[in-house]
Amino acid sequence: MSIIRVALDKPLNTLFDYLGPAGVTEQDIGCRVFVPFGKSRMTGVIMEVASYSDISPDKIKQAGQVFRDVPPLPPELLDLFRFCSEYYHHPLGEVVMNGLPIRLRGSQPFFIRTAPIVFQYRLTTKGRAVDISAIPGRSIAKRRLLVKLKESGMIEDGEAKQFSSRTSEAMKEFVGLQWVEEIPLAPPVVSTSPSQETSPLPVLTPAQKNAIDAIVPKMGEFHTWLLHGVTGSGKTEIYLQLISLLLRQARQTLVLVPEINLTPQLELIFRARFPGVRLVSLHSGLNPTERAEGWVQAQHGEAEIILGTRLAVFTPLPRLGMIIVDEEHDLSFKQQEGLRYSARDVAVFRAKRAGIPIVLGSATPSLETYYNAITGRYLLLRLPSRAPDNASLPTVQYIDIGKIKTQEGFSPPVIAALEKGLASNQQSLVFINRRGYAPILLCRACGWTALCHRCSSRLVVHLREKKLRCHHCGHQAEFPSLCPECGNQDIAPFGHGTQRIEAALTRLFPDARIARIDRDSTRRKDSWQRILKDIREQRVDILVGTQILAKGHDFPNLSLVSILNSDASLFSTDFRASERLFAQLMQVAGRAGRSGTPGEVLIQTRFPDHPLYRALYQHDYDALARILLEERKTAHFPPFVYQALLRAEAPAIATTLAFLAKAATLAKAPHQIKVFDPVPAQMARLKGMERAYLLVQSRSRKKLQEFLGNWRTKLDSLPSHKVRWTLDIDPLEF
DNA sequence: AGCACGCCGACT
DNA sequence: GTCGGCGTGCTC
Repeated sequence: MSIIRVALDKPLNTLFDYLGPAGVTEQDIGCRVFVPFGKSRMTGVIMEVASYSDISPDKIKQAGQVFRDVPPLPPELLDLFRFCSEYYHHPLGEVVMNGLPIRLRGSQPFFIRTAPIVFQYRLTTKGRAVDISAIPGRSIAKRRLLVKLKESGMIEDGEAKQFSSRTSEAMKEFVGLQWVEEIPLAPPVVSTSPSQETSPLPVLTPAQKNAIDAIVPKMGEFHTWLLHGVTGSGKTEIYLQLISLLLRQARQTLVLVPEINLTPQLELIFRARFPGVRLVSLHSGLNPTERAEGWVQAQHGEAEIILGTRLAVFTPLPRLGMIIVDEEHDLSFKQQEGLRYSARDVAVFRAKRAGIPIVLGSATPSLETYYNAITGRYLLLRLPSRAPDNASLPTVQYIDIGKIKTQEGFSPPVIAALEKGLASNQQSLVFINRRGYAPILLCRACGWTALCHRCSSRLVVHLREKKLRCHHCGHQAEFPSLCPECGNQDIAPFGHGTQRIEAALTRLFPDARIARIDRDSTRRKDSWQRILKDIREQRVDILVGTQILAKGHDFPNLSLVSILNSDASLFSTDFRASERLFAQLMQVAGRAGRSGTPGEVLIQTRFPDHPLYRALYQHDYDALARILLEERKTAHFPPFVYQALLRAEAPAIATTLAFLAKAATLAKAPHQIKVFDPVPAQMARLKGMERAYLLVQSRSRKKLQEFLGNWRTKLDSLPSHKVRWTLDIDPLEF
């Protein structure tokens, strides 16, 4: 009699032992299994098969059906899950189930829809024991179905459907009651022709050639490569050539991209370059079935290129030869709820275990990655100039809005540059990282501002809808006509958002074709693709938008980028704000002047001499990185220390802080560990919850991990009524 | 996380 | 007497 240990999607730090169904062997490790749990039933994954259990025999229940519809998760993937569970101090069951496509988490078996799925229905032992009188006499269809099943023991889908129009409904009910087993007949897998490359290869720049020459001899080994190259320096071409090499060796490549609508674009490039190659793209735009299909194709080794967002790092890949993380600095690689993993870091671990190279690409690497590269942990490859024709980098100019007056957010030089662009039929981009009409609704008499009652944030004015909206919780409020505080009528929007800038541009340039691009204008499906098409086909003169514009898209006819106001991030309390602002501005600036025409970047600021702006002026990431690293070193911030947060939230801040204070007393920290005092989170109130955290840091990752392990067991036993808490390892947001 | 059990207050 | 509040404990 064998015991199976099952991972279940429960916030409990343990596996659950069950009596394995007859015939369960070690071969079934990694298979999904349907088991009773408490009063309900659920699907889990068999992590171990054993001959004994420490649980008292009377407690152990019998496991249900083992799903063998898809191959079991390979041991490497189970190892990856175990690593994540340990490193992120998160229950293994949740990690495992989080890694599966939603379609495979349920109690239904799954097959690729290459052909219509044919089901067989077989009466179970339980079903055979059911007496016909258990079904009410009026349910004729059900009665007849049961009789038929008892006669033949098994019927096929088609046959059952002919039987009566109510059959499929009745059958579902029988399956639910476990009288009947639903057995899908696997359709044959369609195989495609072997892959081959056709398009002629572009000429490489010397830097591209150097990079490829460096990586290729080490393709069979684990190395973390940082490919540091400005926008347009040709990182994609390097990815393509490396992938092409792996295709010839019949190995798979996993390409991770940020969570934006960028996947289709890269997919097009890959498909154009490798026609006939089986590429699977795994992103949030897919429905559960499509996602599971792609996942299964990857697992079978049929897909050769797997292109996906952070979740794709958990795809089973039997012939994995390389991992690429594009735009590795992007925040969307870190999941900000539940299992707070960094897909980039998990990918590095995965590559290490698999003994394969991983390439991190960025124009503005995260300081963590950059530090690893300059200290030799990672191998650094630079792509200094722009490909293809060495197009010159855009010129950057600053407009000191402390000295020059602006009207409606625009300084005269920016207006002049926009005019020039219109006159010469060139496109311009106006960047303002704030959607809505105005960020503040202000009473000029008493200073009252509209606040969200569920979050510690201001309500943003959305003029078109005549609403006030909270950008953090989605709460909407009506536009007051009087100040609720003092009754004055003199309340007005203050500050600028994309809608207001769009309105101002319409007044300034009545004949210009203006497109606003932000989350509000691209919310509807396909609207972003439509706007992109308009831009490409020259039906837009001026683009106004938020950071959506900054990411990855080429606008061939864009020559001017204006950045209206980004000073706020210069003096943020968040120690990563400068790094992010620089990355963002580099990206936006990089939109200007591709393919031949030199671009122009105008930045309105009160601090033109700030080191960040000076580095941007010289396109010198390294200069700024050195300054920021120096600051981080003296202030004992990452990457010179490792951090973890104990995050807690409760309806009342006192509850939250009391919990954290209690947690702090449990932290008998060794001397290499520093435990800070509990502090309210930056967004102290969010969706009606009061949030705070406790920061723990150490210069030794190992020591920090040891400490966290001990601490967590103590935290688990702490009574935590009303308080929800989680550990956030390597936090990015505070 | 759910969900049941269980022990004290205000109601038909 | 009972309905129901949520504090505590368990889930293989």
